[in-house]
Amino acid sequence: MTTPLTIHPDIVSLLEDRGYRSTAPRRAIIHILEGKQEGFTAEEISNELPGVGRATIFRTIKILMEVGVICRLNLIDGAPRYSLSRIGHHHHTACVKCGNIGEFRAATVERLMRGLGNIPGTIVGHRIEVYVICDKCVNGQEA
Amino acid sequence: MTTPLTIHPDIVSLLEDRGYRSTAPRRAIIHILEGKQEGFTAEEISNELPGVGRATIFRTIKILMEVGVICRLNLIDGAPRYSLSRIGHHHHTACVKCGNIGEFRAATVERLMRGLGNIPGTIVGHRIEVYVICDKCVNGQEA
DNA sequence: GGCTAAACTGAGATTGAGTCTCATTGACAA
DNA sequence: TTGTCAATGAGACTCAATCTCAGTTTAGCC
Repeated sequence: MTTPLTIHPDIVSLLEDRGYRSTAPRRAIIHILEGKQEGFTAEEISNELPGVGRATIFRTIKILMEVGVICRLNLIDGAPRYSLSRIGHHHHTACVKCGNIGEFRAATVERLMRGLGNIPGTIVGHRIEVYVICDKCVNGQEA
Repeated sequence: MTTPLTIHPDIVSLLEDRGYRSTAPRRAIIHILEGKQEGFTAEEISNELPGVGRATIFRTIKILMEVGVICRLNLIDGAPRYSLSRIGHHHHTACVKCGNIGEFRAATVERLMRGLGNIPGTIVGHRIEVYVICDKCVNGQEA
């Protein structure tokens, strides 16, 4: 009765460290997420796991966001998507053509944030989304 | 039958330039928006204009976004808000305590964006949201 | 001022993301 | 093995936003 899924043990132990149980639906969701190279919606996960309830999908996504495994972002049109955080604190690029999500990390961004003197109040966080036309779309278009 | 509203004629003529008509509901919405110092929700506008249908509010907001008069942003919890763009291209601060929205413009941000070399594809836009605890909340808390 | 086409409107149904409730299930420590 | 309680699934619900459509209003023309 061992799980047949090849999930990253780190994520599961991350959950267990926080007191969350390792359950079959959660392992299934994590397994799906790990196969995603780009951003995904809760609906997509739900379609790929018809045996798992929608509430469970949203609950698990919420927990994974809390733990820092995934993060939520909004495309330029406001459509909500999620993406795996592979590299710690980072920011996102979103292709305005195909919706493909990328991530990048730039030390200069963090320096900049600390140096923004004309902001009233105490900075507690920031979010940067860069809208791009990804290489794939540029090439497809130019061809 | 002239409008009793003290709306900024620029916004109306901006709409007319794009081929949109100047109608009473639109003028009423613009009038309300002009009185808003901070971010607002579509619901708020709807409450202040009970005679105007929700669909009209959303349609007008959409048009005003298209024209560049207002812009949409998301708080840290994903709650959608809108704010008047008074200063052309700019970015937003959002107080995580009271939800108050501010705007700022930083030339360094634009320079930074152009200099982000590690982003694959062609950059077509960006959005920066800075989460703060605003002066009012800092003071209220410390008191 | 009257006419007309086209844009615009309000009401309400619909959609889509996300939450809540509650009876049932299942993980895990003892 | 058992008891406890977190987690689950189903489905109702909420909330922001969109869509539809018949009726209204606007602006341009005469």
